[in-house]
Amino acid sequence: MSPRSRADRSAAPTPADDGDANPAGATAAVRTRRIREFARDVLGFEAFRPGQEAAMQAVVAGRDTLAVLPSGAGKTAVYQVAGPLLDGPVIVVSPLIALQRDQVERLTEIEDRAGRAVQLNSTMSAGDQREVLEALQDGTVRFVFLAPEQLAKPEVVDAIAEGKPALFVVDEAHCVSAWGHDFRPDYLRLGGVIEQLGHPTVLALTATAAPPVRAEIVEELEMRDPEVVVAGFDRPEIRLEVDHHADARGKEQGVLDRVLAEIGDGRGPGIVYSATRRGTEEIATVLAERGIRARPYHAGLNKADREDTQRAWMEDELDVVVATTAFGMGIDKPDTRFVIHAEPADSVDSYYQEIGRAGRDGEPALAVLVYRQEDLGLRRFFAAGAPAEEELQQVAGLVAAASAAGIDDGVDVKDLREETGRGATPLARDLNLLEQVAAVVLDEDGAAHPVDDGPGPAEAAAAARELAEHHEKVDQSRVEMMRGYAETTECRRQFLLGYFGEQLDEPCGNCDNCSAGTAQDHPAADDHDTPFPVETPVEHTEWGAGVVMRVEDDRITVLFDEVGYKTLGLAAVLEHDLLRTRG
DNA sequence: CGGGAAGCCCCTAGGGGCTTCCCGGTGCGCTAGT
Repeated sequence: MSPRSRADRSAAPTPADDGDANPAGATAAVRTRRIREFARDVLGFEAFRPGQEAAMQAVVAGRDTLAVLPSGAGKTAVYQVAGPLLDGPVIVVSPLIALQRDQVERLTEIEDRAGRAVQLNSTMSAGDQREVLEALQDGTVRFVFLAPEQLAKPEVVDAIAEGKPALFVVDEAHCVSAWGHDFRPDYLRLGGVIEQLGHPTVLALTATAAPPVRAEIVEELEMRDPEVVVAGFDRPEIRLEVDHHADARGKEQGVLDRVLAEIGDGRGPGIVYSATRRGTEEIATVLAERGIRARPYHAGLNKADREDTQRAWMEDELDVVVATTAFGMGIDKPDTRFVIHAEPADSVDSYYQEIGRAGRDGEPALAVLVYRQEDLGLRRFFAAGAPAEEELQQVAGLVAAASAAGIDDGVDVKDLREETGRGATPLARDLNLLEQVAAVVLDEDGAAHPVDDGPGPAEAAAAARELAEHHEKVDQSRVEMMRGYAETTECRRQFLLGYFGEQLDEPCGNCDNCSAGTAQDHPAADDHDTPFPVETPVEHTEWGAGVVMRVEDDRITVLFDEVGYKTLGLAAVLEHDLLRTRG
């Protein structure tokens, strides 16, 4: 430990003190030199990975930046390098407390050069939390890691504003889109927080984001003229396969056979993803009976068990973790050799995120989807979350009634639970929808008030329902794209990369469809031959504006603003003149 | 949407087959009670 006392740990050492005090005003050449020096001297970088330096350049120049970079060390380096080169503290919004802890530990190792890093969350004592806020205000801290929920507290936002942050980082930024609408609504309020802070430079980081997710991140965070850096999407070392099964038993056996084959041949460790907690327990039990070192992992297990499983996984004590989606974010085990899905993910976005945890060391890895069409049912159920109009009207009515009765404190979720008998999560979602249609406003304590001159309960409920239906349509269309991946006979990698807006000219040669020869039966549609090439903005007679995402021999897939992904037969489109090119 | 458990009837006594009902994922922060 350093003998220095906290008081002398003055503010974050600022390499920029060597002359040009304003990094954003420095020339590009000066910025490049500083970035390279810092990356080499402090982080020991010999070279940058694709996209890293471009993202650092943009941030240091003061541009809002969305960086879609592969997982691992790549993303965090962007703010580790750019942050200390800026004149002010760096706020990092991170979805999990465990993730915040890891990143603070990493930064603490280079504290002398990067500045002091702290976290702020509810596991800390009130005194420690207060100390962090004071440190922010007096400028003795360089990095603060917190969850978006912390930013719902005005005293936290005020303290941060007083510290004059130079950079506002949203790590795992796809959470804005994936979680903001229902599960963790504070993700949707970050745009407002950024404005309250005077709009410091915004850096959004994620490993996986299809074009519509990117657009949503930019919009929700209210990013201004953002630099979008996308790099390293293809993971050619991961072999892609899908096993088809007609009945549930056969599928269960198929999962076991796959795991036993991989582990038996020494190709481990690996992750098995299941859609339900029960599924993870059952598969782990059967695997353990076969002598595999397997453990389940899901959010219903107690904290100590989860932490121990994660530790055992990292320390090579396990062959397999059988997990729900709870497992993965922030868990970086580069020698993970396979990811096997016992059920399809809720979207191609999630699927790619999950299989991307294999083969990060660059060695060959395997991603198998063990697929039954019926298993999409659960995903459709989760996607079908739009609340009924009557439910929304009831909630809006209760908020309005409390205000009319002169209750100035507003109505909080607890009151609503008592009155409606519904759960906290759906109620939070209802309030969030009503807030988005400007019917309800939430105060600093999370209590709801009607908006002055806002719509009445009936009108608000109708508008909120419409908004929810829009999300639902888009989510359902994402499930359909997952089905498309499972059922395609084309090159799977071409499908995946196309989904993320990147074209792979030739079949990859490392997926089951390439091996079976079916991928070669679909010659890539030549752009010159098709009336609607990829990325063409189009207008549909019924579904409105969209963009062509994917072109096959006889059909095209379009992403529509209002209804999400739709696959259209080209013959019908041409015959009935359904699509027109926009602009 | 689909699966599994519970409950029902059936015809004739213990198990098969049907319907009905319920449940399913992700984490923050906070509070109450050990």
